[in-house]
Amino acid sequence: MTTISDVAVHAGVSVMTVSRYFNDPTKLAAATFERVKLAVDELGYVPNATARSLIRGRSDTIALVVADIRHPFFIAIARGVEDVAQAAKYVLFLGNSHETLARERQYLETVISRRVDGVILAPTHGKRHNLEVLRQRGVPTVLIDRRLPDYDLDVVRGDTFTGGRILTEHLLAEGYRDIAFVGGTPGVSSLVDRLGGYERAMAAAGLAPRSMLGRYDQASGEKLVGAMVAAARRGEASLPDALIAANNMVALGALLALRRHGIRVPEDMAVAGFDDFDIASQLDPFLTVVRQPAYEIGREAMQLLLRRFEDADRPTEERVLPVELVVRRSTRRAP
Amino acid sequence: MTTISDVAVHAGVSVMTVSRYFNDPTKLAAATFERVKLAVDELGYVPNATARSLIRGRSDTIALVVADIRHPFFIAIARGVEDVAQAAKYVLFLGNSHETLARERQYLETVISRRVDGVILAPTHGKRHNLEVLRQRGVPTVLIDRRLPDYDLDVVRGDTFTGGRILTEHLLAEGYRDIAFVGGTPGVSSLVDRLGGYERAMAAAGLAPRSMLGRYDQASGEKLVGAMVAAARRGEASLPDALIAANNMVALGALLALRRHGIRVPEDMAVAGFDDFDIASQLDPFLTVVRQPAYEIGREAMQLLLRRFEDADRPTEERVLPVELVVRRSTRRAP
DNA sequence: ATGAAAGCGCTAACAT
DNA sequence: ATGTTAGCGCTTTCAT
Repeated sequence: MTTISDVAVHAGVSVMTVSRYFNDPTKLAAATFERVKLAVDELGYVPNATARSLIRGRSDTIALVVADIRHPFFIAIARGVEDVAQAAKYVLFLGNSHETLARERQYLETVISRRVDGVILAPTHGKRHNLEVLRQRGVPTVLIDRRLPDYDLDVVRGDTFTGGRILTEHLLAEGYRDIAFVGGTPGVSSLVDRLGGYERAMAAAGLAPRSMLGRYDQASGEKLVGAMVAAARRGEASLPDALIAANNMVALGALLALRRHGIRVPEDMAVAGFDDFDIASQLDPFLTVVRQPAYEIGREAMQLLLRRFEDADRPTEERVLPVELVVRRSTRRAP
Repeated sequence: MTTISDVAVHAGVSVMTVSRYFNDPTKLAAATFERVKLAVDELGYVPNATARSLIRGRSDTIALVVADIRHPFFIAIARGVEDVAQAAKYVLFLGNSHETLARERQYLETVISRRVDGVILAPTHGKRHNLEVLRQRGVPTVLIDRRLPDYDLDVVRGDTFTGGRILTEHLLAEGYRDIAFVGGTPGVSSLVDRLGGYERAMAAAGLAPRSMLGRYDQASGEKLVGAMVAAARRGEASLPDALIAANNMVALGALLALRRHGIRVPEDMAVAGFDDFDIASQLDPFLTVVRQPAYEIGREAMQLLLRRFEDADRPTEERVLPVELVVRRSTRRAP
């Protein structure tokens, strides 16, 4: 591989001159500049960023760690992060924690060893979470989608407490009374919040909440709703008249399970969820949702990280972006 | 930041002993191993992969460059690549060329300078494409989705020529005769192939093909179909009775444009596309498509790259994965 | 089983 | 405006 000294020899200058060609060309005489340029082009030289970052102590690289790469919500966030990162000349490592502490930790150690300048993380829930690793190494970190107690970090997330509340209030206003909450990973702050908003609204209406938690994915939605229907058919419990799914993947699973059991939406049961479907909702606007500005969450997270690079001591910020209720057919009784 | 010599001092050994602790622990005496382990834990030491890769000449890092990160097809590919990469202990850089040669080139140079061990690329079309940069530096490269003439590289792609043919044959069998092809970036091999399959089938049926090309995205589908309808309304051209969209984003745009103009699908016009929708098709299986195994394309691409790391001289492979026709309501005349 | 010396490719700091 | 020296944190090679 061509190195800086190959170029220096080829151009008949010192390595520092070649280094300056890339880092501060204005310091070179016009003639020298041209000679170096020629040598660089002829040899097809690309500087070794590895060597540069070893000495500079920074890599112009950041890592994005999401919980589930299949989830449209995180994909939109990734787009937001990537757009801002690319504009600021940062390259992006993308990793998937699969909502698992062990995987998350392994991934974080990998990117720390690669000396990323910062991390944007949707933290997995658990007793001993992995933030300690990042804090100990002093890696600038921005949390997305999820708060974490005990860590004074920048956070960007949607206001899903309000989301849970207004979604429930909408269902109440439509006349639903037995409203159940389904899916989501217990303990994760985004779930705690939206569940909390739901419970608050139910309490305000003098109604009892009921929830079935699990995970944040489609399979969980299918399983929980399938079990719920089976229990009702055995006469063990009543079927609710409305369902709030913890996110859109859970909503999808729930809708499929209900369809399989011949329960019509919204005629027999209303269904609502969190996060919108980008394509399905354009093709057939059916599901009522609380929409979070996912792309914006990604953008703001990266912007916050850049700002922290500039000033490590600035006070941390928690940006809670507003959500939006989008009412569609799935929660409307009358046609 | 803690370095290897900090650990060495703390443990009372040489730096080489600490290095061996990480790279070949069997060479250490049990007692020495424990002392190093203690020092590593106490100091929270994580080896600097940057320094290691400088000397080793490899980084255990690969780059995935896709044309459009909004496209579900590329997202599924990314998942496949990531799953195999993670299992093989590689970290993934993710980049977006926006179907632009300049962006692609800039991104490739960035990751080359970071000394990625390999690149998986959906190459942007253009006269002077950027593969030369990779070849000159000897970076192992696997192409996805798109062939490139003049470059003897591993390729993994779907058999979209056959896809174009069977999709057209399906429409012909349903009785459609005036079938138009819409969208897609001219010159890109995936488009050339699916358009070729369409034209072959039309010719075999003794029918004239008609196509309107543009880009591979939703906006292009909307614009082209909007213009087509406007021209028909001005009496400048007839409306086709069936439409083949170059991919699913184009199909989405086409469907929205048709809806806006009050043209019903499939009653007034049939619509079919390439690539399936993951969520929309589960919620409401409407659009007839040729489905490509996107996740598998990603997996195989990464596997091919790993194999090339092991043996740089093995002959290149072109893996053409079979596609599948999924017939749904959008191309069925009778209810 | 452990260590000392050299150097990967580059840049910061100091010459000239 | 250009060059020299030292060293970033690690591993390779060659001792012991």
